[in-house]
Amino acid sequence: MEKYSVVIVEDHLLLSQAIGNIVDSFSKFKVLYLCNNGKELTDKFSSLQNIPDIVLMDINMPVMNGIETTKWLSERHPHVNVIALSVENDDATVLKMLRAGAKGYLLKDTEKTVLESALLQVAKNGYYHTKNVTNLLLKSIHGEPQDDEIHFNEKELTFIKLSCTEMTYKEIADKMSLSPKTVDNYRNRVFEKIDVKNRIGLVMYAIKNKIYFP
Amino acid sequence: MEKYSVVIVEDHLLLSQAIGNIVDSFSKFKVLYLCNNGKELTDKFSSLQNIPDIVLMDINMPVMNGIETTKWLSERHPHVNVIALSVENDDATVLKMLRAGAKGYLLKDTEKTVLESALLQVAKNGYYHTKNVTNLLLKSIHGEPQDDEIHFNEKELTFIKLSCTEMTYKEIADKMSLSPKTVDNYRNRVFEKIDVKNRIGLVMYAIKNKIYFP
DNA sequence: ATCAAAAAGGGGGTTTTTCCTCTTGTGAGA
DNA sequence: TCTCACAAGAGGAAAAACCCCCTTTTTGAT
Repeated sequence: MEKYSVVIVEDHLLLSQAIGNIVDSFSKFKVLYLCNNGKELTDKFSSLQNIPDIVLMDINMPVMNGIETTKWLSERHPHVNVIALSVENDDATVLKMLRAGAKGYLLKDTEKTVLESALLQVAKNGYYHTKNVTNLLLKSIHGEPQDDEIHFNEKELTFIKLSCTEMTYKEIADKMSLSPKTVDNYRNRVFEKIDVKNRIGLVMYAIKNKIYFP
Repeated sequence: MEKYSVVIVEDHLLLSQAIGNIVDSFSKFKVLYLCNNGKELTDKFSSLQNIPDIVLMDINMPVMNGIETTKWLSERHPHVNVIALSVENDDATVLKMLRAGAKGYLLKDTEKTVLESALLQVAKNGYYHTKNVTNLLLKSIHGEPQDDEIHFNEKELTFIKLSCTEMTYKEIADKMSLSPKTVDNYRNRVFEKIDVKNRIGLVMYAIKNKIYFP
């Protein structure tokens, strides 16, 4: 009986090793390798031997986070099933992850037996969802106007990140090689997009939405 | 040969199980039980059979965090060795934990072999410190004016928290029933204390030091 | 090639923030 | 009682942030 191969993407080595141990202890699964972040995973995927059946994906990672990585996977390798493994339990994050193509969503606060059954279900049926997630999906389908889907381009993101530092806008303009007036425009545009009154509001938004990491 | 008993205090069940697995795989250690938070640990300790040789302690936990719990342990059970196990790597947190009585400080981003040698050293010598931590200790002892131990009174804390919102200082003054000019003084005093240039710096400080929760 | 939209830059204004220095009131300790 | 420290408050000015509305340049799609 062939075992399903699993890859773990998680930036804390001890945790990925620990979770790897658990996965290896399951009779139907074996760990193929561990990755520190999404970038490492996409690099690995260039070789066909490195393509697993299932990816256990953390969401908060430096370099390339779980949502981006999941998107990349569902475009390039749709047959690889992604299970999100995270501490975040807010609806917005879960929805983002599911839209990105995750086939399951587990909290780090679950029993290992639950992890095993989730892996089994995903391997067999292609999905695993807890009651909570199912309810969330239903809610998000009919009614409940979608408030997310605000999107920023690269420069806006850079601007937002720099706004979270002690730099003045003039310094930010300098760093971005733009005129201060242009940065003024970025500010106005972004403020309006996310509906905040001042830079403090922007900073809070950036942190809550994981654009900037304090 | 008797094994050393280890207790893991960590609020994410899957992680505590996973780390527990690893610890159980070490020849000289066995897991006694797992706790979700500090409160559970102190409850358990009312029975003598439940007192382990070593506690692996997460820092960020609800209910009773790692620092408080470590303080409690070093007062009531000084013979129990605490090893902090955390994602935080800022000097202030490390120092707080060491002052609370931790005998070692591990990042979750370490090899499991490092965990084993840390456990061994703590069991034998009563302490384990990485180069980084040792340097930090040295630095904190002589010279290097301690930037921690900054302390705020209630009003300052209120001011700081309100500064993390979109309110203007005038509005903050209103809410605190103070004159705007007095709030001005608070700002100047706090800015100087924590050595920041503007309100953004204050906000970041408040978040990093867990004064304000985004 | 053309037209529209998006990005970049700017003028000129008000408000808020930041930084100095200074005065007043108050309460604890010598 | 007399300081002395400290919280509260103020004046004034410069810098930064914020806001509207406008022009030019780039870019993208038809």
